[in-house]
Amino acid sequence: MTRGARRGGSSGAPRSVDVARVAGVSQKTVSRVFNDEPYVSADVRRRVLEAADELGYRLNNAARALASGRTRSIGVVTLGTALYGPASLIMGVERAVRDTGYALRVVNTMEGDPAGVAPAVHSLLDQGVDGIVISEPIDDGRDGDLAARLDVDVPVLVLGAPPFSTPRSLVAGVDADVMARTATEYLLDLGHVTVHHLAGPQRWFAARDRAQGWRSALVGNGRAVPPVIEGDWSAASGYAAGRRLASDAGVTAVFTANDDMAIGLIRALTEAGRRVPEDVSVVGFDDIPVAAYVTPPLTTIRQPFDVVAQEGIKRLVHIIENPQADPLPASEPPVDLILRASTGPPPTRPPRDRGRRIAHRPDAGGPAPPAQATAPAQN
Amino acid sequence: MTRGARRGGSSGAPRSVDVARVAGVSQKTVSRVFNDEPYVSADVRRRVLEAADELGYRLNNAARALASGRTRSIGVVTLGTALYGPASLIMGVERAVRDTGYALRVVNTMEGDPAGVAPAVHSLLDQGVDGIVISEPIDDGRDGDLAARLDVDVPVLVLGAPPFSTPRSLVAGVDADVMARTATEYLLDLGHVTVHHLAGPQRWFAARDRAQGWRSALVGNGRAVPPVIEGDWSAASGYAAGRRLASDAGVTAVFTANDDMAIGLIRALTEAGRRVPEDVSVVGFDDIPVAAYVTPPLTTIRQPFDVVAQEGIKRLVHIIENPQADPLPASEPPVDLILRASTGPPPTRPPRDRGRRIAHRPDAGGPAPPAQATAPAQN
DNA sequence: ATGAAAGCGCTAACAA
DNA sequence: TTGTTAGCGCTTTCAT
Repeated sequence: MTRGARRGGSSGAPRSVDVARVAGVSQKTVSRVFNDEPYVSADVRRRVLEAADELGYRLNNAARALASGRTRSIGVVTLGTALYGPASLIMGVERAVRDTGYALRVVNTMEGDPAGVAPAVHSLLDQGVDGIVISEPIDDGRDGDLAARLDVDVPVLVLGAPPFSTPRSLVAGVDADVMARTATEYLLDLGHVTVHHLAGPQRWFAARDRAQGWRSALVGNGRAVPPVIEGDWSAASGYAAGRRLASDAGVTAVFTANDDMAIGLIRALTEAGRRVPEDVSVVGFDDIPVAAYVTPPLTTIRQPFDVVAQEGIKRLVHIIENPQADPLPASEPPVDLILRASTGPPPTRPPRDRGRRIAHRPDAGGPAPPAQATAPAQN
Repeated sequence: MTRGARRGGSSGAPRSVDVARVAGVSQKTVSRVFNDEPYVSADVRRRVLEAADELGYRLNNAARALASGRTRSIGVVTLGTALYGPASLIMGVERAVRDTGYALRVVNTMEGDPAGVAPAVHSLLDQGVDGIVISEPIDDGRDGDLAARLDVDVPVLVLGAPPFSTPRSLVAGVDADVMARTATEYLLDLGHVTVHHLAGPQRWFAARDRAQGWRSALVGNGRAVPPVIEGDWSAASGYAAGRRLASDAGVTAVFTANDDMAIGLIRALTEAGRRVPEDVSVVGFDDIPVAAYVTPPLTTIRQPFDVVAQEGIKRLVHIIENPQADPLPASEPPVDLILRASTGPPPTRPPRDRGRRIAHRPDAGGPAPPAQATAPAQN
């Protein structure tokens, strides 16, 4: 057809002036149409759209960004691991960002990079993002507030980390304290005298928070606080911890900071002749896809990654687009304790019911496929 | 210090002219320094860098992209699932892309979107990427070659998919055929008369290819080809399949298209009274982190996601930067069969050694933590 | 409701 | 080895 419409000098792709010419309007009007600006008559809009379609026009984002100073993109800093939790969070972020119409740029901090997130953040800033998401930051061991050191001039959303003090920065995520307390108190309610904790690497804020929640649950209930065992999230480290714990007859309940470690732990306990849950109860964390199918099916804590991501992104975009307005309030996403078969009363004394709301279902999650009794967390 | 150096009109950020002024050179020289172009004296370079540092200058990528027509960024289309395989591949891609100095933009195809990857690819094109990675595409059921329909004008790398015919498009990944044959023939070598297959959803090319490899291994060895059972990658679907298979006494060996399904399958078999591996052998796929710690530890196929990603990206970047040159050759990444305890000879007849190179180690992977005997695939 | 002109900050030729 | 001059394709003002 009218394809020949004088394509620009070099690159050959049609530009908005080309569309304008075909549609018989000014270039600015084309711009208006593509930005959904007001004051464009229906007729003109239609003609512009037709012309654009005919030419195969697509807006040049580099030019748009240069002229407007905004990129309509959000950068996310990840850890670059395929661990279920972080990976799920990232997937949630992708989806949420897409829904907002922003583009997503991703960088990962080199694993174990002593420099921490700073270089990653700066590389995003160089790319010109309108906002930044930091997913599951780990402590880089430096002094001073992370935010302060970063010196960012765009809003920042931190997922799964402790408060972060900067104007225009947000934190989203489920309160780790609540989750860890839910797990710990559930075990206490089953009658266990105390609960051991197999923690994640303490450089991770998420791991630290879970340990803290466990600790305060014990303290709050007047129980002894056993020493924390630190793993590295891997099943192998859970296995190693299990070998150590197996020899301690005082261990009847373990709250584990993720499911992979719980599975390794259970294997070690089982091999050592300590049955789960008859001798030792184990609560995991994450509810990984296979958790219901391992032996025994794993009682675990599940957090709604998608909700967390979606809510966080919504608040971030709100700040980006309404810098002056008050930030949107954060909601408290639901936490689920998924009851399955890796937990039960302690071997010696019978469970004493302290009248709490989470009942143990001895047969829960046994064989049936999704078998997931759900108890909402107390908030 | 000299901070006051007249910041540009509106946005406040220093521009290259500001740096030029402070350094006492022309703006173009600043550009040269930041692009590592030749013909800049060491002294000038130093002065420019100092000035830039002093002003806190950072190159504006939108302007650069607009002027150069290149964005130095690569877009990746993902499935948006946290499945271990796809997630691992993405992490590998992130790392590989970072190493090349390119930025990464991510979009995911809406899960189960009938429109397939096309809209995702176009959204990347709109953002102006220099190359595209499509990770684990699934068949959208349309006629014609995917690449042809997409009508892309940048190089495309497809990870884990079938050949793809477009000039400037590449495929990377381990030959699924080799992997599936390795698993299947290993089971035949143990003495099993035939091998059943629990496949992934057949819309996925990866699932299809694995099924095909299994099939041709059976045919090539003159064995009966049992009907394929199709799962959806989930442990739940593996469990469902296991219930069906358990009642069939002819089933002594199952090759499963991923570990999650294998774990579900094993649970169902065990519950039905069929022991693994004594009655039924199971080989998984992926070697997920907990595979060595479930009961029994899972014999499985592992592919080197990081190598695949790295190699693919290297080839993609090569095409981007040397459009005329011949594409880099693809190498064949190593495939490992990880021998653990979910496989053994069939219950009735003794294993007959057909003189192949993979020996069964009855005690492999039992208790010890990483216990992973590795047998390289035949290539 | 529409248009004209003026940049956004950089790279790309081409000089010098 | 360095500088000059034009744009890249869009969004902004400000007119109309």
